[in-house]
Amino acid sequence: METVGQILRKKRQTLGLLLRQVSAYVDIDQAILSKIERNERKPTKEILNKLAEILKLDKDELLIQFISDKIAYEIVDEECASKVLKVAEKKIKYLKSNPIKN
Amino acid sequence: METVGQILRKKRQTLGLLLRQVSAYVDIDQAILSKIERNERKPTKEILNKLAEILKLDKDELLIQFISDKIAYEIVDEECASKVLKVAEKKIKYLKSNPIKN
DNA sequence: CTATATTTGACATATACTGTCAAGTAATAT
DNA sequence: ATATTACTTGACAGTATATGTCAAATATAG
Repeated sequence: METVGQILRKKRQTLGLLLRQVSAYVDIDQAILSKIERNERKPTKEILNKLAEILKLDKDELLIQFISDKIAYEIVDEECASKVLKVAEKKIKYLKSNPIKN
Repeated sequence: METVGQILRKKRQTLGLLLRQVSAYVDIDQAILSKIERNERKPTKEILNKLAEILKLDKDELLIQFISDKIAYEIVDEECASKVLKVAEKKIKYLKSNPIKN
């Protein structure tokens, strides 16, 4: 079970790339990339897609990891975390079948 | 399938209470309560607890609805929503069994 | 020690959140 | 029609959080 940051760092090192190189490609400060890899900052979706490109990672899979990280972090401290997910799933199904809001 | 706002409004009306009365009890502007009931604003947890009190709703259940609303709203537009929830669940289990972060 | 890679923190800016208020609408009663 | 009541809306200010830039500090390797 890895975080997005761990996935990114591991793959970057496997490819033998430096923070400097990857951050230049993605067009962000390397300080930010360093923080993203240590889960201190969250990438935007645009940055995430570019990272997937240069690191040859599956974009959809990375996005899933990213969003699930965010959700896990949000509710891990709630006792009711797993019930929350179940209810959220029902709500999403409902919202998708009834696109009209409110 | 109801949103937190719908739950709150419905119960308030069932009890025959006015926005003015409930908002006074909770100590917020009635404009905010109006917006909360229409899901235009999100209550803080403190407000949510006080609302549960005066409206005689189950606090835990209301919290679950609240958090799941937030999550559902966050990811409803993602195609991969249901996979995200599955991954999030695994991550949460992992995090709970391994309290040391990173 | 030197050079290179990474990390850290201060800072500025931008974006989003929160509450206050007054004016607006809608429905009903007089 | 006007007045009253309940609710809604939008502008605003203050605060908090997010985001990017930069330079200095700390590893890590040669």
